[in-house]
Amino acid sequence: MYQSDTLTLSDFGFQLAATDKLTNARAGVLRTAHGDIPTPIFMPVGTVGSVKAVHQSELRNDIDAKIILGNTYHLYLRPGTDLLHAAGGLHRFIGWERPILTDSGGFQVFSLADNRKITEEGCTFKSHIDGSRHKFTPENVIDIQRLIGSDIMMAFDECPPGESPYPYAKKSMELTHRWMDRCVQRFRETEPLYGHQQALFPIVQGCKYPDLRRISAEHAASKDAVGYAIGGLAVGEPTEVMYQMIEVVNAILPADRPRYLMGVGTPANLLEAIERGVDMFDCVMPTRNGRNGMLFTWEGTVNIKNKKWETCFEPIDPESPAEADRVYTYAYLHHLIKAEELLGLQIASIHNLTFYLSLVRAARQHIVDGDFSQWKSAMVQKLMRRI
RNA sequence: GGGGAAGUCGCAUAGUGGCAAUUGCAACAGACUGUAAAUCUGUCCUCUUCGGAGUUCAGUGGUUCGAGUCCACUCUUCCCCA
Repeated sequence: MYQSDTLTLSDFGFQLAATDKLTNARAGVLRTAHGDIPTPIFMPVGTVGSVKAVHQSELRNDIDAKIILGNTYHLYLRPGTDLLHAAGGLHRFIGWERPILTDSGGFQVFSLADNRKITEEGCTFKSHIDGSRHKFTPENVIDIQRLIGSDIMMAFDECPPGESPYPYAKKSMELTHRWMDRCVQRFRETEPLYGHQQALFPIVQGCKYPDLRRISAEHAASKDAVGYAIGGLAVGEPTEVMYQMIEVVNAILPADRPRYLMGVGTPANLLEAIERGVDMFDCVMPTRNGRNGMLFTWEGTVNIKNKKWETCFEPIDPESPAEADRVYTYAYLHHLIKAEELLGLQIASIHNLTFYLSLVRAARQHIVDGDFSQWKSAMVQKLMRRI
């Protein structure tokens, strides 16, 4: 099923369909056992087995998500690996037959920093649910992801804060590399449980320091993986620094493998990163901000709670592939969100995810058509506006 | 007709001599990037150069250095008995 000296797998493949002439943008297709993923792609986040407020049917039909995320830490705590195993894996448990990527819990090392302790062995978390202690190691994080059955598993990493001083950033990166090695080792020692291959993506760290990023990208690239992730960005450092780090890392990561920028970002972030050769993205922003009343549109961002939308009887997006966008108006969504009606959370989430998927689809088309650069420049200006 | 209770910044509340005045809701803004988030933050009497300044607690008058708080009367609302 796999060779001993590589992480590449027969069920997986990445084909570049087009490369932009003026920039590093690429259009490709990532093949997995659960279906092909056109890139650039945005992956909706479904932490605990649900993209919050969105039905699987809407993800499939309206949003047309090609792959979604789950989270190792959260799924391990609830519903737990025994149940997921009994259910036949996460795909069957949640009724989603397209690809799934699971984050390893590395981000929780960052976001739950007050409730965890890092050692060489791994990271011990105090559960945010019941206070119980759980140790995550590179080995059991692979084991858990085997039980989840995700198509793409992520290596266990430490995601340090964006403004970490150099000595800590270096120490943290080196730990992440040792953990990466152990993840690869465990990956090779274990088999998938549900009849489909699972890829393992290493994660590049190194904070805002170019020399560390280079070292980390080289360490990751040496693993000959199906794909690579860039982690530890959009965690407090300036946006321009994030773009610089993407450039540094992508100059080293192999061009014939997909590159996944973890946790990013705003629509403008996506286009800037695509221009720099990133292929995959995930972010809670479309769903979380949607639930909090923020809409992303082709003309800029909207705070639907603002009084100015009270009497705007225009459809949210008459051209959208999502029925909710064509049928419901700004005024109605304003009312629903103000009234705390659950339908409002659904419409806002569907809208934002549909927009994100439409945005990356448009980016891909412009790469294929050969006019990505000029399209991107005009779009970024519009996307950063507030309306 | 008799007896009782109460009127505080949109609504509801706290406040029993040092108060521009508690809290909740509403309203109006802002934040959110590998989800402990249907969450969090700010403003919310008027003006302001953000240091302050000026007017407030149904009304009028009074006691007091000082009154939302105490006294008198007026107005209004609610409850009970006829």
